[in-house]
Amino acid sequence: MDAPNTYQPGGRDIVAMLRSDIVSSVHAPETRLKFAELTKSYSVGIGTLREALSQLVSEGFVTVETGKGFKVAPVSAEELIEITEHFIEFERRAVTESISVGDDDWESNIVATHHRLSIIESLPWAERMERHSEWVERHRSFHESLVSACRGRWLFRLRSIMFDQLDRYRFVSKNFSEGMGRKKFDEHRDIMQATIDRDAEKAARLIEEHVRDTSDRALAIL
Amino acid sequence: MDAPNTYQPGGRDIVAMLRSDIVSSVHAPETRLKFAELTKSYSVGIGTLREALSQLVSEGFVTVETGKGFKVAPVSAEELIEITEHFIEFERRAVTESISVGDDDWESNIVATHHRLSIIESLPWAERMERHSEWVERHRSFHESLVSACRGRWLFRLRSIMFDQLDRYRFVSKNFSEGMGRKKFDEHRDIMQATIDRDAEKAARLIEEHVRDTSDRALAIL
DNA sequence: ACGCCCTGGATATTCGAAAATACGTGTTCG
DNA sequence: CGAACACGTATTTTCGAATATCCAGGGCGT
Repeated sequence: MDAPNTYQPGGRDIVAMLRSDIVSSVHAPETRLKFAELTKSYSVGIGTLREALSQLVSEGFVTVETGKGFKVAPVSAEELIEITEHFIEFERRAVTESISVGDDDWESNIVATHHRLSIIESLPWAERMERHSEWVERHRSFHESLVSACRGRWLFRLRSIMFDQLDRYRFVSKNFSEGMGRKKFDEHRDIMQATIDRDAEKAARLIEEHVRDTSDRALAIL
Repeated sequence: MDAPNTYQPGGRDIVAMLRSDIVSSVHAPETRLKFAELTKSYSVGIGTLREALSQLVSEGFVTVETGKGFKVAPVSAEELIEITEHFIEFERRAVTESISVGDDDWESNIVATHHRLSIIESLPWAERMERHSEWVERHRSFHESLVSACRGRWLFRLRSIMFDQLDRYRFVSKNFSEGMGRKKFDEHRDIMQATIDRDAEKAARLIEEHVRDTSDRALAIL
């Protein structure tokens, strides 16, 4: 009877919205996150909002000082460098593990998520930028599918934390990557190919180059 | 005029209490955490409690299923093994980094925290067990002081997450370690010595052995 | 007997009013 | 004139009532 309500669960996606808005600098680094404003813009109660902010503190997107409230966590070149190194190490290990134990479902899921990603990446630049938030989501899904078979749940978890952090910095270079569309498209295709070929070493190397390249570009801008 | 109020900050220590009670199995793994009970035992409002629980979800101590509420995260031998490996790797790197850049304050802080720890570890077994929660705190402080000079804030952070997780498993072996008091005392002394001697390789090796030994004992019990 | 719906009680989730705290401004006193 | 204090406003933090949700058990129809 009812329309397919997209946000049917509890209020758990407030966290996602907030995180997404921090990543895309709707809330700039260091700015205070005042309840009065946020409750209005997200149409959510104070308590719910506070709960969401608290989670983001644990994830490292937000800082909190008792009595003074919440702030968007700062960004810095140093942090980007560190996060990049951690992420590369986690992702290398996770993809290697995944390749050695992944089954057919894992493999075909990679093809699927890659296809979804490539659809957007094949678009003309202007059109692609319009759908940037969709790209972010599909890009995340693709990389996640690569490592989703890995046994270590904490490895997967730590890797995901680092990936989300990198998203903040990826956003910085978004507006400076006009000519890069084709290159990224190729890189993703090659990563997928090496992975389903079960060439762990190659896949790990390509991922490392891919990530390091993106980070370097962001670093140049900061 | 007023007495030295121990819990002067906001309500941020509820998280610490809850975490401590999960670590020490006051709330057993897999058990549901009902608001009605917890609000009474911790004398805190529903909202505040919910916020605390949410944070612990991000830290991995608690799981949540929308509509069904919160549960204490499960424990398993597999997870212990994985956490141990991650922690050892983080701690090795962090202590190495700390040794190469630590200043005099860092060094003397290690001596201080080690002394605080050794006071409890020198106690007769029965007496030491009575002050177990104090031991946990001092043990944490000691290990933290070893790596507190390390530059990488995320390395430090990730290491701390793993350390807290290990606490859960350390508790398991608590009641089976009667003869071990002396050994741990010695190990901590040797770790401290190697660290302030700036012997990075030795310190890292001793820490690894120390951690692995403790985890193996816990593993034997599970 | 078996499955299905419906109902009642227990529980989780949301929300905003009320209390506590921090902060800026103006005022007083040395 | 400057520092310290006091007050008012802005903001955070806490709390429990109100609402939504889930689950078990009983009744009904097949």
